[in-house]
Amino acid sequence: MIKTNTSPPSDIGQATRDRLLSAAGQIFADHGFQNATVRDICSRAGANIAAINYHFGDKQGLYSEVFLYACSLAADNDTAKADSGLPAPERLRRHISAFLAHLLDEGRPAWHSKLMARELVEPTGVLDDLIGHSIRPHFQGLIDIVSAILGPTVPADVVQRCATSIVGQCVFFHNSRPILVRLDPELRFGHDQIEALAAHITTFSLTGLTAFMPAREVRKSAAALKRANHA
Amino acid sequence: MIKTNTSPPSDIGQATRDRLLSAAGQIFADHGFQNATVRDICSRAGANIAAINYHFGDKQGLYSEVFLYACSLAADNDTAKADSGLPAPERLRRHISAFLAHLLDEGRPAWHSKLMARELVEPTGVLDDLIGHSIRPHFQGLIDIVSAILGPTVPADVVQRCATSIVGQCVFFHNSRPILVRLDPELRFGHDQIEALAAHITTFSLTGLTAFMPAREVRKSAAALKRANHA
Amino acid sequence: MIKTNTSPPSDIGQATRDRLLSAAGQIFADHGFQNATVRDICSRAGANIAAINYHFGDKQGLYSEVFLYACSLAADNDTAKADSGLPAPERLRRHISAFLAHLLDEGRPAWHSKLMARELVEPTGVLDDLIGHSIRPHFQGLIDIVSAILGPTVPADVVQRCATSIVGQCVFFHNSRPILVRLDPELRFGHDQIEALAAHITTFSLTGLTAFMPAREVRKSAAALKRANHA
Amino acid sequence: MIKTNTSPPSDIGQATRDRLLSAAGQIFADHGFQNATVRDICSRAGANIAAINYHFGDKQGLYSEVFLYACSLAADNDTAKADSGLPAPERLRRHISAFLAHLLDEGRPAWHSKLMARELVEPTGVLDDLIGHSIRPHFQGLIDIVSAILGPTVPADVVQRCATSIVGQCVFFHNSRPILVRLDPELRFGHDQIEALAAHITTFSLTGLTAFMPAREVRKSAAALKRANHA
DNA sequence: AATGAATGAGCCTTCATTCAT
DNA sequence: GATGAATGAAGGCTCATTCAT
Repeated sequence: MIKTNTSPPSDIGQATRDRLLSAAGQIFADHGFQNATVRDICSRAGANIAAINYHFGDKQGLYSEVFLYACSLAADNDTAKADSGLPAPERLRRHISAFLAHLLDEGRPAWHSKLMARELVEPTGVLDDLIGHSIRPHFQGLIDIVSAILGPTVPADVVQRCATSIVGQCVFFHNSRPILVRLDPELRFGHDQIEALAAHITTFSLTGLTAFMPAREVRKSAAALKRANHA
Repeated sequence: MIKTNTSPPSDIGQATRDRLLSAAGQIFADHGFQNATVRDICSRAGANIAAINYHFGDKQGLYSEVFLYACSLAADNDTAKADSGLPAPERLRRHISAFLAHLLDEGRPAWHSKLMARELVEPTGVLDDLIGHSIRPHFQGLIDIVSAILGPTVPADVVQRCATSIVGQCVFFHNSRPILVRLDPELRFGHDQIEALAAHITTFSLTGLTAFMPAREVRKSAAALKRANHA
Repeated sequence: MIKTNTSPPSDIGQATRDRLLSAAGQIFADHGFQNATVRDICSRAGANIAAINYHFGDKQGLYSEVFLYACSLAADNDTAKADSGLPAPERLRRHISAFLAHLLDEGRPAWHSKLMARELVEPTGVLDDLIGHSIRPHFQGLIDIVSAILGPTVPADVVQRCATSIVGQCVFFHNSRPILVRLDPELRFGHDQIEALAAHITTFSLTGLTAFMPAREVRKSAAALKRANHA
Repeated sequence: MIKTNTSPPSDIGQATRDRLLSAAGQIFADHGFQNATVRDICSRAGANIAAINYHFGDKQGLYSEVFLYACSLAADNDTAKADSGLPAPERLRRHISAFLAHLLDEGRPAWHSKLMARELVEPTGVLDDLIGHSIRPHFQGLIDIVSAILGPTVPADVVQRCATSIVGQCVFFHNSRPILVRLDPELRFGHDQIEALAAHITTFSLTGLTAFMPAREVRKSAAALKRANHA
């Protein structure tokens, strides 16, 4: 941002801008890009109908800004991954737990992830930004962990597939939530359920990974797994 | 007149109807329900703008019919589940392979699965039909297999979570395909790649399942896993 | 009608034609010309969608036929005016009673008069036919009666105005029925109420007419009025 | 800027709004609610097709506003009913005269009454508003007058019927105008004709009312009638 | 800087009508 | 003689956008 904070009138402009971003986030997440109307967004934000065009050029400009804003929020959470000193299985457990919490935690403004899910189905062009900013580093982090677990002799494509298996288990609860809640109406994603889920996925995955390890690594992993289960 | 007397009066109406269904499938899949226009659908189907109203009542009626049509096609593939005599791990392998093929096979009209992905993000109400008709039985089939593998002493909720882990790995490639192809532009889903993927998921999962087995079952499973890997 | 009754196929055509006329009468009366749809009419008549164009050329042709059919029915009821031998006040009473019954009697297919009311507001061109066929003779009949009551010395324009006053009272209940039932929800137009109404209008009008009589006629009329009230 | 500061921001919006109301009044009156097209109305008002949606929500909203606007104009005329000090027969004369003028005066925008006539045949729901706002008070005013003329001993239902007879005479010229002008092409409703008509109806009705009076009131009325005729 | 009235393209839908059968 | 699938014009309405203020 270049402009100084000397100008009071731009402050209220900024306030309107922020309210628009927040309102747009929720409405885009709930209704999708096309279905969302600028009127709804403006009225929820308490702004004039022309405010969007004024601040963001057009509807698409607002959407891009909202999306990048969501990604920046998401990225902030991932900065707390400085647990590089821990053993790999524990790092995997934390990674899964944090990822699930990010995807499912009902306590957070839900529209971040809904927005992303929509973008997958109906790409508007900002997806590439997202991948570079957030997804690729996140996925690479998981690959590093898996690689550490499997050991250096396992080929890269096997590592990648295993990482995919792990991500898949996590993302599934997010992507297929509408189906899952219909299959099991009792299903909730509170903090405790997310933790239990993370424990399950961790156990399942650490065990699954042993199928791709050299024999020497298996023994180390079995010990780690026992420790994890006792925690 | 060339056509046979199978259904003389409705054959020509049926032809237009079918063209509309096919065109609508592609366009709904590409643009979503709201974004798709009946004009596009009709013009691609070579039909008049009013044909949709005549044959399906309205746009929503057309969509429902298209969606159920896609589901019925999907259901046909599941009829080949008469392998109840096989050992459970082999049944799991076949289940995963068939499911992946169903989700990813590029040889098939691609809009079936895109349509479903959209429905997850933006349910239009036909999702419930789909769940009852197709998803629930399919998921139950997987639960039966997993239960057979884990043995009768494992509680139902553990079985269900394990089944979820397996489904999640499969569905991920489907739901997140736009991201995956961006992460790895080389990625293709031809027949061979699907088979390799199925083998990976089967191995990963059979091994992961052992974490939840009573000790006695683990040995049986290890033997089965070896056999599977040699096949 | 020119065609003979030798052709069975035209008999069923005639049946369809009649069902169409009857269905159209009700639907045109209920919804008006524009609002009525040929689909509704055909489906109520159990006929094909193209039957109207086949039998009547187009929608307007059907309407004209329906309207004339209604008028011919209405005209039939007026044929019972062969009470020319009675004293004028009694003829007035019968005229009013018959007119009210024609307009209001709920026992009859209601659409005759509704159709006519619509034609007043939204003339489709058949109104002129109706006026010549039915209204003008009917009104002339009333003028003759009023003239007989007032005596030969009263000028024609006074006679006409008095006739108008009488017709106005009767027609009001027909034209303004939607308002009247809202003002007085108890209002019904069964046979007894119509008779009471006719008696009131007759008394009110016979008395009102005396204001326009030469003195000599007033006395005659007063006597007649007494007789009528005792009946 | 010339306009005063009475309502600067909405004045130009108000102008378009008023043009729409005026254009809609004429077109609704000429073609009915269904037949009238918003495109016609907008083009006659020199407004955009979306202006109706913007100002009135939808076509029905515009219609309601037009209708109530017409009624409010009508209601203004009724404010001149502060003649409560006059003798009842004179009040009746004024009531009839004002009512006829309201219904027939060609000097006024003609669509008020046409609109109302349409509403009777094809109620759109705003009729109830009209009845409460305008018709019921107006009719009650007439009932009060008639009751004052007939005296306190005459039962309410007789009073109501007599009032109906009077209203019916007036309304007839309004409702049946299309027929009346065809029966008598010379017919005009200028100011003088309306006055003559009012005089006729007043005389006819005051005389007719005597039929329902106790003898004592008749004499009073006869005197009043003479005075009225000499005026 | 910010407003809100006004725009016009485009949406889904309805309708009377036609034509090959 | 009668059908019903198909037509195309036109309807009301929604929407993002613009522009004078």
